[in-house]
This record gives sequence, C-alpha cells and structure tokens, in this order.
Amino acid sequence: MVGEMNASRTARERVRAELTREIKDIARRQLAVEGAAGLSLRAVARELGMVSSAIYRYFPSRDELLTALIIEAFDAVGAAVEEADAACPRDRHLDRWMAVCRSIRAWALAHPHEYALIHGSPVPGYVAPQDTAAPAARDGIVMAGILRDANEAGGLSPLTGLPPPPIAFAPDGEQLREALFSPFCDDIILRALWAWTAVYGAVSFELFGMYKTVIEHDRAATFDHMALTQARILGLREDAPTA
Amino acid sequence: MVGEMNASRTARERVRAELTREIKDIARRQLAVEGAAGLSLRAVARELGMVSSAIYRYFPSRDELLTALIIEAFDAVGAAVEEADAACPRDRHLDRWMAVCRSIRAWALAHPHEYALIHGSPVPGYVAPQDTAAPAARDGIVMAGILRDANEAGGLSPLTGLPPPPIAFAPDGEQLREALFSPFCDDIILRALWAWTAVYGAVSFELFGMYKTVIEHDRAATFDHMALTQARILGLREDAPTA
DNA sequence: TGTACATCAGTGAACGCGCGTTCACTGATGTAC
DNA sequence: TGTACATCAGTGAACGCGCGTTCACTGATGTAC
Repeated sequence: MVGEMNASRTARERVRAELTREIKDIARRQLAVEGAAGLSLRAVARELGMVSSAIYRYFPSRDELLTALIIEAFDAVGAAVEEADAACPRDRHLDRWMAVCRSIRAWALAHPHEYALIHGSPVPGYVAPQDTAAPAARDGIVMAGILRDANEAGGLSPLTGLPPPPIAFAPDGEQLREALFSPFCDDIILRALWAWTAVYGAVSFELFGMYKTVIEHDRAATFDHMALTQARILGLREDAPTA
Repeated sequence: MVGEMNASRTARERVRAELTREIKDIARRQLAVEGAAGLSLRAVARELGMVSSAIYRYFPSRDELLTALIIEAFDAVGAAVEEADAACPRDRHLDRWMAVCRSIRAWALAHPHEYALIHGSPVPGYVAPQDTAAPAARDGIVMAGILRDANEAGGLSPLTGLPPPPIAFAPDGEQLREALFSPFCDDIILRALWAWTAVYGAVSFELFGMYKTVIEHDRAATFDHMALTQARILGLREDAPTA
C-alpha cells in the first residue's frame, strides 16, 4: 500500500517533471530563434499544444521561466567544462587548461543565444536571483582546480615582469583564496581572474561580431593562442612532470 | 534671392536636423531605462508630443532608429577615447594607454545601456549594417596610434616568454598591418588584439555582474592592474624616453 | 476493497495593454517664373 | 514683387498583431479511513 501510494505519487510527479522539462526545452529552442526578448509563454504553450494559462501550473511567471533557462545555461557550460577537463589525464595540466578554454568557446558557438543569455546584456527589467550563483561558478572551480593540481605537482612558473596586484585587491584576494585558490598569492589569483576574463572576452567578441574583418582566417587557432598566452602567464607548463 | 532661397532652405533643414537629434536623444534616454528591446517608436513620439506616425518622416523604421543609436554609441566611445588620449602629453605613451583604457571603462559605467547596445547580445532579428564599421574602429585606431608612437620614439620592449602567433594568423596580421599597425610584426599585432579584447572583456564582466562576490573592493584599481598588465605585455614603458 | 473527500492539471474566456506600420488628409513652407 | 505650383511635416484613424496574467470551471488523479 505504502509502496503503491509512493509509486503513484511519484508517477504524478514524474509526469510533472517531464512536462517541466519539455517546457524548458521548447523555451530554449525558441530562445535560439528569437533571443531572450522574444521568449513568450504563449508561444511555448502553443507549441506544447496547451492553452497558455496552463503554463502557470509549472512556472509562476515568465521571469521564473527565464531564470530557469539562465541556470540551465550556466549548468550546461559548467558541465561542458567539467567534461573537457575530466577527459584529460590529470597530470597534463596545460592540456586540461586548453581543453577547458576550448570547451567554453565550442559551447558558445554551438549555443549562441544561450551564451548571450548569460554573457550578453542583462534582459531589461530582469534581475538574476541568487540561484544562479552556484551554477555560474562551475567553470571557475574547474579552472582553479587545474591551477591547484599543477601547483601541487611541481609548482607553477608564472611569467615574470608583470605588475604586482594593487593593494586594494587584498580583501578580494583573501576571500577568493579561502574559497578556491587555497595556497596561491594574490598575484596568481588575479592573473587567474584576468585569464578567465580574457577567455570569455574573446568568446564574446567572436560571437558578437567584433572580430569581423579583424580575425577571419582561423579563429580556432587564434583563440588557442590567447588561451596558451594566458597559460604561460599563469605558469602552466607544456609537459607534465614525471610522477 | 539666391541667398534668401538658400537661407530658407537651410532653415527648414535646420529644423529637420534638430528634430532628428531630439528623436535620437529621447530614444537614447528610453534605452537607458528599458534597454534596447524596450525601445518604442510610439513612446518616443509620445514624449516628443507628436503623433506616432510622424516619426516616419525622420526614420523609415524602428530598426533604422536603432542603427542610428548604435552608430552614435560607437562614436561616443570613440570620442571619449580620442579625448582621453589627446589630453596626455604625446610622449607619455604608457599614460596615454592607461587613459584610453580608463576612458572606455568610465564611458561604459556612465552609459551602461548604450554600452550593452554595442557590446552585449545582438538585438534579436537585427543585423548591423555596414555603416557601423567606421565608428566602431575609432578606439582601435587610437590604441594602434599609441603603439606606433611608442615604437617610433625608442621602440617597445614586449614581454618575452609568450607563445608566437599561429601561422594561420598571418593573413589577418598582414591586413591589419596595412591598415593600422604599419611597422609591427604579427606577434605585436596579435598582442594588441588580445589587449583590446581584455579591456572590453573586463568592462563587460564588470557591467554585466560577473565580478559580483569576486572583485568588490576597488574595481577601478583592479581594472588598472589589468590595463597595466596588457601595457607590459605590449612593451609600453613607464617613462617617456628623453626627446 | 470501497467510498468520500482533497488535490491537482488543464480549459476557455476575458482583461487590458502596447506595439509597428499604412494611408488619405490638411496646412504650412519653399520654389520657379 | 506676386502668383501658381510643388514639396514637405504633421495629423488622426485604422489594421492586425501578440503579449502576460487572472479566474471560475471541469475532470482526472491521489489520499484517508
């Protein structure tokens, strides 16, 4: 009895979860066609074969649906990054770094509108709730992990001749060290931040058309050069140290 | 007579130019409130005290008005950058570089929605026409000019230990050298491109909220560190060489 | 196992809104002789 | 300088559209005894 009750309860819940999924999938597909501003509950309902008001059983408002999509987009990048990292031998730190950078670019090119949703202009009148914070941090966690692993296995050799971090960065550096960059000094932490910024900056410029008539012939190879430059600045080595 | 005819003709044209200006100003103000997707011809007309169809005497469609705003935004950044550069002694190349970087960030913080218009997600269904190309290039021209001046006055000392540009970049490098970077090798040109990308990447990340809980205490100083890092990579020196 | 009740999913109609764009029109401003 | 005509700016009404959200409702599914 209890078993049956649970089974039937989860049955209803399963249907609900499935429909919730389907709504998000349809919404994501519409996003790919019209962009975030063109996302419409009515259009989603239409494609689902439902009446528009039925959507409100699943999402209390358009903004909530949008939030769900934003979270999913962050999670999708995060998953792509984690997967790319996991596919490399753990001691090939530079390979892992390059794989991670490439996976971000590849995901963005494959899902331009979802990328724009999380890295483009904020949707007018919409404010991202707190729930996006954790999914948005997944790529940074992976990147920091590579640096920590490289450091434990023989240390980094950061490029010399660059300016020291400003003193004003100290409190931010302290907090980042506690959360992610455990043994590193502010200098390395800030370099990592700029590397992270540079990667997304390059992807955004490419996607949003700023490289038109500037970088035309082999954007993948040119992007690689940027990723490699950042790796050198951070001190990731070509060769894995012998274990 | 001829004089009078011309005078009255330009009188009508002056009114027309003034109203065109006013439409763009109102549109820009609305942009600041609602973002690009919320720009509405009817709302502009309302604020102007005109009937909505009257706008069509000045702009043939909403998209044309949007294009005009995009061009104006590029021109505004371009003007800010040129002004910041011009305010420095010509032989203080590093100062000029820092002033230019700061002016981009300052303009973006002062005009977030206009910045989002040109560096955020493309407006859905909208494609930028060719007219935006020249205004969009003004910042790059200034930056390249600083590098060329620094090179003529004693040469750059680019940071060593960074990877060489990929061969695939050669044709792009060639074209850029002809257009802007006359004596420089591909290596320097590509570094300049990444510096340009890094500056806008950092500004976008700051503006679009990616530095929340990451860089909190002194974003101006931290941004300066990034700009200075790029200057060092390019080889811009602290001191102007004695003339 | 069977019955009475509560929960939930989906319906259909409606509210009220603003939008871009077209079109025939009225006056005012400018032009040519 | 004066008159006949052409150009242009702005009006007002209308077309047709899609949107988010609310609400009272009908059935179906699940729950408790």
